[in-house]
Amino acid sequence: MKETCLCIDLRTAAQKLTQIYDDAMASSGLSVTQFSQLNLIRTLEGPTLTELAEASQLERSTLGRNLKVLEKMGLINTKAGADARSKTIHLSRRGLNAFKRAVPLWYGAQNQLLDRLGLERRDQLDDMLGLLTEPLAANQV
Amino acid sequence: MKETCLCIDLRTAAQKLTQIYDDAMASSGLSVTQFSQLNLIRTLEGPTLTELAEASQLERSTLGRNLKVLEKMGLINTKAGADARSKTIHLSRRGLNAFKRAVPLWYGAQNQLLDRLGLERRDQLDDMLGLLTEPLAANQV
DNA sequence: TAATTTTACGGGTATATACTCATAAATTAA
DNA sequence: TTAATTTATGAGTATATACCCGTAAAATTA
Repeated sequence: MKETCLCIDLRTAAQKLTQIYDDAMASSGLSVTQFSQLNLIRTLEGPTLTELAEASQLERSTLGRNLKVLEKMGLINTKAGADARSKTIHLSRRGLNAFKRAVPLWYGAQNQLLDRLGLERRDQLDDMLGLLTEPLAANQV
Repeated sequence: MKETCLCIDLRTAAQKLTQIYDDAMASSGLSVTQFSQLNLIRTLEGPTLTELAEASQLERSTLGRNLKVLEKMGLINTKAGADARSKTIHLSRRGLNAFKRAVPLWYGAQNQLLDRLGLERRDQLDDMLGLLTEPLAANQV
């Protein structure tokens, strides 16, 4: 019986997978993290920081720091939002170009991995990740 | 057809799972990361930093930083190794106690999740993580 | 309207992670 | 034996992440 920690196993796999995607996408100048963030910004069409944080399931403060990097790279910019408190986030022209450059590289990695898994297992993986990430019952320890 | 990034999906799940374990283990004072590192140090019986880094599949420099935190917490200590360059890493009494306190909490979380999955899916998950983390074929993009 | 609460963001601090470079020690080669 | 290489660690720098707190603006309530 396997006794390794599900959490650590999953985390280690995620890190390796990140490396695989990053390698595949290196020539675009974007990491898979940045690629995904740019993609979300693009599809949400000018989200606020809070909206983007919810969509990416990250803490607001985390996302804020990530975005600073993208802003420093000139890939995104921000505009005043409807609210004086909020601001909206947008791809710059340069960000959009970088994103477009990266798309085929991302597909290359993603499709190769999907081929390995096959459709059935891809669905199973999804189910399992769903099962694993539901909160624990409190008094069942 | 699902178009989400396998890498991001896996990473997000790993983060949520980390939170779940950390919550379950909170009363022990250890995070699941620390728990696993203490466990490795214990089972490897005084590894060097490099040995421990290999076993945990982390960068040496990363592990070195992680260990500093554990050392500051008084959970581990280091001794001069066989080599004047290297040092070996050991659980302190306090570290062992913390580890023992955490064991049932870890099992509580782990077993609850294993129950959800069942044995068959647990094996499938393992297979899939293996498939996903093998390097990509270079010219297949 | 004035006071309170909620919302949006940013900064401080901290862990986890990796890459690169520096240094010192050990090993190998000349 | 001296020089070159490899090995072990650590420090600098950087991204990714989260928690907590502060501040300002908006919304709600009294």
